[in-house]
Amino acid sequence: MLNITLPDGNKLNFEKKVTGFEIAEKISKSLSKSALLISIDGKLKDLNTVIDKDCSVKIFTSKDKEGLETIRHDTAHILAMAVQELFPGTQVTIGPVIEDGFYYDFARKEPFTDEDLNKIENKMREIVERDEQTTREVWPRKKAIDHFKKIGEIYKAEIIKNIPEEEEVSIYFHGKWHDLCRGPHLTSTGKIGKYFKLTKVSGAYWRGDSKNEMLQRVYGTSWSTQKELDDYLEKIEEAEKRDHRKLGKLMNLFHFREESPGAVFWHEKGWALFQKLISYMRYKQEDAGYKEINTPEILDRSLWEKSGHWEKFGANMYTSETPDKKIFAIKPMNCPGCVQVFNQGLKSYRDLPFKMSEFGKVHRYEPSGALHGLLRVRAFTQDDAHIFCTEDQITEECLSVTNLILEIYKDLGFEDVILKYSDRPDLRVGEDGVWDKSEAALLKAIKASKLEYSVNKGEGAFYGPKIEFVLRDAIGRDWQCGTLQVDLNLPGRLGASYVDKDGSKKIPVMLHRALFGSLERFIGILIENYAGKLPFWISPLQTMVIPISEDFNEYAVLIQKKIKNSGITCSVDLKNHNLNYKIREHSNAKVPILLICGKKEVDSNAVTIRKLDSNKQENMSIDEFIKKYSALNKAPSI
RNA sequence: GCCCUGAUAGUUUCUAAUGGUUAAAACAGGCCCUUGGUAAGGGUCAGUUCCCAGUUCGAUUCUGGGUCAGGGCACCA
Repeated sequence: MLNITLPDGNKLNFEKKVTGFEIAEKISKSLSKSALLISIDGKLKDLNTVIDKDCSVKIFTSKDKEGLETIRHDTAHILAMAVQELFPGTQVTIGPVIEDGFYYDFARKEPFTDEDLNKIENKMREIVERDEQTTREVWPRKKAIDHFKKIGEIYKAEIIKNIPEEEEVSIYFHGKWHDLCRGPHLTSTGKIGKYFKLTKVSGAYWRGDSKNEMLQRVYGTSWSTQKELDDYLEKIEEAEKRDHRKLGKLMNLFHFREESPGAVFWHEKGWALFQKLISYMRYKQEDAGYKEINTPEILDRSLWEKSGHWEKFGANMYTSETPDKKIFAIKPMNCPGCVQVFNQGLKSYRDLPFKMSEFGKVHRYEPSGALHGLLRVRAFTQDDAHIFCTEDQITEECLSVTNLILEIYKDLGFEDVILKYSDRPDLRVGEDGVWDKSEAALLKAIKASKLEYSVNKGEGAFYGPKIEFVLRDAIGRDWQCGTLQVDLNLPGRLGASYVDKDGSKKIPVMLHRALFGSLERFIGILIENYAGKLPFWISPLQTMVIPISEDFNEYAVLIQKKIKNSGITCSVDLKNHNLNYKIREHSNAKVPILLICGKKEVDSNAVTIRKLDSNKQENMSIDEFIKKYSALNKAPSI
């Protein structure tokens, strides 16, 4: 007699043994049709696993996360199967499930073309149609290695060698085709349904290491219904529409060019946005007790050698040679310069915490393939700051930095923020006792912030642990922005000190922090988050006056002057076009407020307001408009 | 840096075309006429086919190299 416990606590009895499928059948006919997987005492298994012991089970369908992931995993297998049917001699490697889909890496000399992708997808549909049965076998390790070597699957053999001894080596068969896999899998190829699509091909390194050979990766997506697939494809399209590179061009904010790859040419409007963010930050930082400084962009090589950058960061640094053969480096970070400012004059413990901010433009020679619009550039402006404090002050200072970061993110419309905490790396400086202290202090601050956080073991900076602030945008994408690092190394290396209560000289702790991280990147994120429709207060061009015909140009200019004087940015469109045209043009350029004026408005000394994305009109006097919108012309928290 | 794909007016071009006189269209832009609520209409003006070699009588077109861009990988703010 077999006792099977269901998630709701009910028990089913079977004679001696039973499969997951039979359990589903007993529960209901519809469940037997939609069942994909089973968990036995919490472990996911194939639905046709034979159960011969009392246990508790749960049956999963495509509505469960586990079910959908297995569909994707099976789709990846079928992809590999299709590729090997079409292109014999191609080796399979790994094919995991990823967010929204899956990929499979292949080793093959000839590249896959887009046409091949179509062929492969058709073959996959054929395999689904064939509805081949899935079976699982456990092989002795040696047999598996020998087998895969024999059939020329070198990569698979290598994977098996790396499977821990205590784990089973399981082989899954879909019909005759087979693959090494941990499972679980669906009972047949027909179960994955038809809601999948191959999306792209690209290169990828074997085992993710750039020293290894390059494989060909085929990406795909797979869902349990047509609607889910359509929604996903729509989401991709939406993301493309929001692409800041496209919108940047459309809104005339900036451009890039060959002569300086990865460096932004800011146009008038883009630069206005940039400056608005800076003046907002200045206000917030001043309020939080920071003193703004500025340090040279080019510093002698010797300083970088002292700080350790020359050795640790040299591969990313631009250097320059003067006519008399001196070597200077263009700063990739602001910290060494900032320490020089701290070092001026004698500092007392009473001066701590000493907070200096700097909008420092840094240059880093990034690998060419890393460049991506504003999100990854070679020259960028950090909203950097360095806080010199005592060890006892670390937690409190970290907490105040975290609060400041959350406040400014909130002002800019990002409320969904997660933290990533990275602790000591293998390669590090400083004593373990000090690391214990700084990690504990940083962790204490994170916990006090009550934010969700994940841990990246060993990913800290060589001088100290760090937190990274990741924000989630309007369409669910994550972006890493701010960072906070505890540094117990650089101040000593660069000779920083303060006089303590007892008269002795001590080395201060230095906290590095950036709020947006990079102004350039943050602007890219802002554009994508708002699809270009920036909130009024941060919008680079807030209002546009449009006269209905030339007769009202004079009045339009008058209005523009008044509005500009009130501190709201305002432009006037006197071009030779009709009203329709101008409304459309400026709506496309995402100007939040259009002000229309014609005879009616001139007579009543008023304007007609049209807000972006609304065709409602509102009429008010100029003074009323200025009063109302001046109040909106600042960050929510100010 | 690595793999793949690509580069033609300001933009787009699976809406061009081509080993051969003035390289095309649409939209955008300038000027003029016209002007009433998300691209009215008309007239008119404007372009070194990314760079460097090579093949050729002749290259935007073919070949090689480079640069840059796009999608990934790796790296990362």
